[in-house]
Amino acid sequence: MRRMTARPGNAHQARLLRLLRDGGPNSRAQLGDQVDLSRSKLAVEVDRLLETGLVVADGLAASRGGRRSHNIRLNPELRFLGVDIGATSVDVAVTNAELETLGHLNQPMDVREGPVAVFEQVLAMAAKLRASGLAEGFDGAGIGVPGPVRFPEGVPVAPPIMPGWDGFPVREALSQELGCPVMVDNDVNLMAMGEQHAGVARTVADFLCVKIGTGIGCGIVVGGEVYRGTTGSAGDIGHIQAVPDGRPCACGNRGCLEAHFSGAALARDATEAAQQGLSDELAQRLEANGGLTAVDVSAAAAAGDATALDLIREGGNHTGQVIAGLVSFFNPGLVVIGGGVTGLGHTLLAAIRTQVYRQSLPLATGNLPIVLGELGPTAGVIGAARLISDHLFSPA
Amino acid sequence: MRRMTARPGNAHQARLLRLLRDGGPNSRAQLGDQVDLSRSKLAVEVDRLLETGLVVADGLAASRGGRRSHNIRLNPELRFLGVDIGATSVDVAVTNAELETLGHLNQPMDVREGPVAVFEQVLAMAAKLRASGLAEGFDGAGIGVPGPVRFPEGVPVAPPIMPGWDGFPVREALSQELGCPVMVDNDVNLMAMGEQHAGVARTVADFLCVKIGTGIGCGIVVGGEVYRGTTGSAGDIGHIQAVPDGRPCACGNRGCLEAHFSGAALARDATEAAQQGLSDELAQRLEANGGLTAVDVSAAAAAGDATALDLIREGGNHTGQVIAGLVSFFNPGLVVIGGGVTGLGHTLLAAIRTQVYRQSLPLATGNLPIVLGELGPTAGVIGAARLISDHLFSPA
DNA sequence: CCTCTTTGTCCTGTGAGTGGAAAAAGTAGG
DNA sequence: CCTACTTTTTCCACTCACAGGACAAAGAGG
Repeated sequence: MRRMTARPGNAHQARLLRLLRDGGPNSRAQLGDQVDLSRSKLAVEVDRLLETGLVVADGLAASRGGRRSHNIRLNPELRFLGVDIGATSVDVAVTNAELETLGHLNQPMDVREGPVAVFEQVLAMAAKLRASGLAEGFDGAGIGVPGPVRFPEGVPVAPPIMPGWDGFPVREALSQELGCPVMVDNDVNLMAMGEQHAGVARTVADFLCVKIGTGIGCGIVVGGEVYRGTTGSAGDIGHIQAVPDGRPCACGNRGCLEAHFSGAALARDATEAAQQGLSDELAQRLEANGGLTAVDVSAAAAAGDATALDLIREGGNHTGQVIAGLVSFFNPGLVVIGGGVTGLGHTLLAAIRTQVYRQSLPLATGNLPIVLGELGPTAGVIGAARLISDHLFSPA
Repeated sequence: MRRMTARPGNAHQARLLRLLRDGGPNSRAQLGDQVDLSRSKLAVEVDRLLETGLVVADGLAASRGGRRSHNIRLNPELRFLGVDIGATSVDVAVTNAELETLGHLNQPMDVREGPVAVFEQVLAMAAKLRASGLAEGFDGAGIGVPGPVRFPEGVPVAPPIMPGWDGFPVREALSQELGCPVMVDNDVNLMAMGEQHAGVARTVADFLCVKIGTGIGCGIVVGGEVYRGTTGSAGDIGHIQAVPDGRPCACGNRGCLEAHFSGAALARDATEAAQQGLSDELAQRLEANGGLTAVDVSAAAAAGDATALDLIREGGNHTGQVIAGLVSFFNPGLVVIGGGVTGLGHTLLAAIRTQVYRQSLPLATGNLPIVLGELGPTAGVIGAARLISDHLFSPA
């Protein structure tokens, strides 16, 4: 099938497309209530959008006491691909133009295998989704990688945990393979966009989204827009010093947050504790699986294991301390905690909250919710779809 | 004299006013090169601006090989008042519409005397400037206060070091007294705007401006715009923990940056050192003046006093540590250091740089200048004038 | 069947804006 | 002084976006 390649011809059309994306099917009258355009102008722009095929008529709506309205909706055949490459796994999802997830695959995989191997995997997963009848092709794709990205070019730069990816033309390459427009961003930023689009951050203009996975990163949203920094490394909070003269970190410094708390650090600490015989629960799991991960700690904590709970609490304290500093600095309206370790749940959240509320000034914390992400593992792929749709639904 | 009250009637006019403000007198042709409007449209808008009196004709420019152009400039009789209220002194300056400082007064004063006393002082200083023939009246005023501000209303909120100012309608009151529009902001934000307009940050979109005075604050500029946070307290970095279980701070916590380094902390440390006989230089000054301030430490350091240098270095280390965290998080294109303690100069700067370059990742620090502010004590008042001119030079 | 309400289309007037032509005001060289 | 060429500015006709009223279409309710 031929894919849509049209783009909105002006800002009004872009505005309408986004309204339809975020609000679903709408009548001309309803759209008119939201955009401050005359009915005639609106009709013209809607007609042009209908011509491009980006939107289609969608039957009659129920009457509200007068003539029934003709609904308009985004073309239901449009498909976006959302890809979220983590350090240890890949998520791929298909959405429609309203960014509803139609299918979602997840596979373990090590980014360190390099871009070629990973892309092969991603393309195979995309093909599988296509084969299952969810899509005949893609109109756009968003992709998140676990490291800094030079955003305009869509190229990873100096990614610490992704050897072999530095300078690899992700955007260009994937665009070639898929035959559609592609945008690339940091995975944390995509998580933030996901929570903003469909999660807890829907109504907040300025917020932080802290993702604790294999590493730790932070998405920054300013005035509804993701802030990426001068070189694309904004939000890289994993190497902020949390403990003076603390543990050595892979980056060469000591006491980095990531060295003290992250999926990797937690697994290591738990293994150590198990070997020292501090926790039967963890020791059993270590024996059973031959190794421990954050998931084991989570399970042990859920079973009431004191050592596991302590590890989580201590990590939460360190994380909370760093976040407290960021809250003082940034004064966000919301802090979202997400990533692989959200399984640690409320123990972690409580520790973080305690630190932040104690350390930051009342004016900044007075009305500051600190919550877990709502979307879990789908935040990234939804954010990816949102990224590419924002790009496509803007004037050409 | 009747003051101008006109405002630009559309975005084009606002654009032109800002170009004339930032670039000085310009011909229609030169303006045309910068704004992407047709000659005719441009002529129309310029004519309208001439009608309002905001801009005036300014004679003929030199020929560039053809017909000489008629220069246009902002009305040279326009006057802005810039007020910078610090913890221990007040700066008041008069500028023209191009934000050139025409006169500048500085007086010691304690903000804790409350808004009424301070305003009396400010108005007296403004009157003095007016009496000296620099202005017949003011077309707008910007004012900076050393604490968080609810920006849209121009009202200080919960300012820690300004008892009696909480909720005082600064904007409203000053607007009444001066009979012109007024905008209020945090003094640190104004410093950032000052350095952005006329100082080191002219070409940078995203930067941080750290002001070390009686307290410590940080102006945040994102995409050329000051970021103020959800409740107006963004940049309040004085109470970020710099030393775990460090010194008690007035805020109730321990180890806050401000407790370890700021004008106040430095004065206290120096006094202590002098009393303990660690430094003859400082002891002499203590005896001579009956007390020590940051200025004394600065002078002692300049004279080579080891104790003073140590104090500065240690303070710089703490500050640098906090800034390193902010750099990792925010990934700015520039860090400006300013405020009262810039007299400490390169000793301080070196200590800060060392910490930041050591602790933050190369991608964030690779091309990151960390420099002293260029404008010194005038940054605040210039920023204040810039604030109100930005407001007045935007569509009504 | 009639009236009222809501939705959608048509049409015309207005004002913004573009771009070409011409006028105005120079310079440079013979 | 005259001519050729530049640059700046004004003038004018034409296009296009857009608003807003009139009107048609379609339904609800009595």
